[in-house]
Order: sequence, then structure tokens, then C-alpha cells
Amino acid sequence: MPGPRVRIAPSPTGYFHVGTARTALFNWLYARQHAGSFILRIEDTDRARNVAEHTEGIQRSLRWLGLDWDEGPWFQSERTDLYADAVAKLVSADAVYACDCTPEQVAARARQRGGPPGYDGHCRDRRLEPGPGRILRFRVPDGGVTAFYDLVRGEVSSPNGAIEDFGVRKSNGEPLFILANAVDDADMAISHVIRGEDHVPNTPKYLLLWDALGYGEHPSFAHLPLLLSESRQKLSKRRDKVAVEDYRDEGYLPEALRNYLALLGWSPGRDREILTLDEMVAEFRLEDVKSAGAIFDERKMQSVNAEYLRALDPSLFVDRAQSWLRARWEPVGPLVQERARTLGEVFSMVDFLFLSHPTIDAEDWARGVRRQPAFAAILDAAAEAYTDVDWHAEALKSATAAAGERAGVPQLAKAQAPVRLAVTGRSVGPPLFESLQQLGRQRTIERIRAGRRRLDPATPKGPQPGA
RNA sequence: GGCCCCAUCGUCUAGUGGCCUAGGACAUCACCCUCUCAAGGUGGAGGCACGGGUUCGAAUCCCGUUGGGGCUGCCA
Repeated sequence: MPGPRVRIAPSPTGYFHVGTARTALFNWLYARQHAGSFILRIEDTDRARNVAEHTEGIQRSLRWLGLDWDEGPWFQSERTDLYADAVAKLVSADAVYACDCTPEQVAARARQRGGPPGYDGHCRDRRLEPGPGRILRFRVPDGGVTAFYDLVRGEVSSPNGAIEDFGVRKSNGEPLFILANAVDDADMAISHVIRGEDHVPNTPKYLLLWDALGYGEHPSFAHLPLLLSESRQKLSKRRDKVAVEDYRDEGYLPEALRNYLALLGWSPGRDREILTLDEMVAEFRLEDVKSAGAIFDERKMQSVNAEYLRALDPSLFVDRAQSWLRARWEPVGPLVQERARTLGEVFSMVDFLFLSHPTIDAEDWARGVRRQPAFAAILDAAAEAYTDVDWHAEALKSATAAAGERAGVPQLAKAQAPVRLAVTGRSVGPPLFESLQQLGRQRTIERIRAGRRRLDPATPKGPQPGA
């Protein structure tokens, strides 16, 4: 008697997101509760947008959160034969047709109609031969309604007339999300599709495809409420700070993050909030998940984390803090080792990695500013250069050298000084580029900007003399 | 614009027709404790979006309005 089969299907196009983590958690809870299988599938069909580093990040984040998977990771990029077979089936059933309209043409016609954007079915009856340069589109029925039952939302339906002829295979032959997604769910015998609410509009298309491919009984669906930013918009990788690993680096405990995430859209009831994983597994009910979006509130998450921290056995707390501290400076350890005369000196060499704002040594700073007329120009150039450089020591070195040249200071030794002062607060310390690599892009650039502001004549605070 | 979804304190939520004078947590304010800060304790302020129904009775059911969100890609 096999249990349910669920999956988390992230795409490696960005850092692993707290929203994805919440979806993964709910899938995982469901699988564990029903002795089912939790499957990891990497949706990397869009080769142009994939970043290998993110594939690693997905797995690291999942493991860190304790969400172990039973199968996978499967990579869609390695399953292209499956999609090709499905496409062949769709073609021979005349469920899809080839279309050679460019996106520009589609948009232009939509503008001309003055109607809504979207594809107008232009090539529906042109009977073009499928092939390179031609996208394959699904022939959506003109009439009728596609409906499904959602474990969270109840009955959901939409008229087929509102669904345009969506693409299933790109003109370069790559499968599109909706196709790969449905084919894989069928192939992997997924019984419950538990995913974000943003996929609700995809579900009718998925079902149309599913039926056209003759896959039989539909999986069950549960669309989870979206995690929102403070502005009530869907949490976005671009706008918001959302990477799970950022929170790890800030010192959140995985069990605390997990607990907080569980509370978004679900509640164990009876006024309880802190609960163990076992309790969650025992009590979680998809049917009890709310359907309204939830704002991701970092302050609340902090208080949950604080509660977990306090509950730790003191010696365990020291251990946990220790390993966090250690992870922060360990990468520059060997570099510090060469320079420290006593262990006591280690601290002042790495303190900048821990402080939210570096302690600026007033004398070093004043001397640095005095000696380098292009101080400000170098900081500006560096901040700009660091914005989209590969965040590795070697690349940072070239970027800094280039920034120096742009500021009229071709010697790296001189060009690095203002950056070092702004970022570490001192004129001496471990090698700069490895230090920056460890500090991270965001904090580095923030500090350079702060250094830049420090250079500007102080803005008068109190009443102006004589005013 | 079209389609879809949603609606309890600022935020996360409890609530599934009478137990609701709507409970808890975060945040916030006051006080207590206290060498500081936390933690803890006590108390305060703060919400059922609005309008119609249904019902003896509605935060809970129905309809509408308003508001918010998602989707509308040869992204996933």
C-alpha cells in the first residue's frame, strides 16, 4: 500500500527562497505524516536561465532545514526524451499545432486589436509542419470549463475560452514548463500537487494537457497561500531579501525558521505556536491551510528564533553559537594565521566580519584620506564595479584594480586602501579580496557607501549658527 | 482590460450558526521585577472591510459592493 507521492520542484534560477521552503515543508510534512514519498525535482528546462550554483543551493538549503527527500534530485534537463515522446503523442493526436509567430508579432496584433495581450490563435488552422523556429501550441477547446477540486480552496473552475493557446515546446525544441511539469508528475506518479497559489491559473492548462496525453486519473491539488512582502506583493527574489541561506548566515536556527514557516497559512490551534517537528508531522492538515496570503514578518520570525535559542541547553547554545561564529571567519583563518603574533590579535583582524558596522580607526582613516586625493573616486568606482562582479577573490582583485585605474590610481596597493578602510575600518589586516569574498557583496557595498558618506562634510544637525 | 483567487487587531492567526463582551502570539504603550539590557510578570490600546439577505440567533451561510493579490512569456 504505497503512500502519497509529493514533490518540490524548484528551478535553479535564483537562491532558494523562503516561499519555496514553506512549500517544501508542507509537502514534506504531508509525505511524512502519511508515510509517503517526498521527491526533489529540479526544473531546469530553461537552460539559458539556469545557474549551477543554485542547484547546489537548493539541496543545501533543504538539508539545512532538515527536509530530506526520498527520491531525486531528478533533473528535467536529463529527461528530455520523455518530453519528446509526449510531444510526439500530442502532435499525432492533433492536440497541438506549430506556430511561427514571433512574440513581437503576437504583441503587435494584440495592440492592433486594442484587446488584451496574449496569443490570438493566428496559426491554429495553418497546418504548419512542426520544426525548428516554430513553437508548438496547445489547441485549447473554445468552449467548456475546466475545473478541479483544491484541497485548500475547494472547487476552482475557469472557462476554456479565457485560456489562450499556450506553448508546450519552444521553437528551439526545449520543452516548456507546463509540459515538463505535467509529464513528470505523471511519470513520477505524483499523487498530490502541493504548490504556491501562483500556479492556480496553470492548473487548467496542466489538466487539459494531462487529459490530452491520456494520463488518466488526476492528482489531487493543494494551492498554498502566497508569502507576501510588507507591501502585500508576492515575495520576489529581485525585490525582497528571501534567500534561506541568508537567514542561515544571519544566525537563524533551522528548526526556528521551519517552525515560523509552518505558521504561515497554517496553525496548530489551541493558541500554540512553538512545536516540534514530530508534533507538526502529527497535526498538519492540508484541509486546515488558509487560503489568504500571509505577510512574511521578519520580526515575528526573530522572536520565534529567540525562543528557540533560549530553550537550548546552555552548553548546546554555546556550541551552536560557536559553530556559527567559526563558519564566518574560518575561510580567512589561514590568512590570519600568517599575520597574528598572538591569538589575541586574531580578534581585531576578523572583527569586521562580525560587526554590523565596522569600527573605524580614526587615525588610520584620517591618514588614509590625507594620503589619497582620489579616496572618494576610488570608493565610488569600487562600489560600482562590485555591483555585478563575480563574487570571488580573483575577480574582486581585477575589479578593484580596474576601479583604481578609472579613478586615476593605477597601483593596486594604493587603490585597495580606501576600500579596506571603509570595509574593515583599519589600514592593516588580512588580504582584502578574500575578506570581501567572505563578507559578501551586500555588506561590502553598504560599507563602501557608508565610507563615502563619512567623507562628505558633516550635515549640520542642530540649528545653524545665526539662523 | 480579461480570467482566477482572497478578505478577523499594524502583522501571523484561533474561530466551521448560540460557548464571542471575538482568544493567543509578534509588534506597541504603561507598570512590576532589576546593576544595564534581555527574559519574565501584570495591565492597556488595537480587529470581524461595507451593504443586503437567510435565521429565533451570523465573524461564521448566500448575494452584491469595495479593497487586495495572482496569472495573462518561446520564465518557472
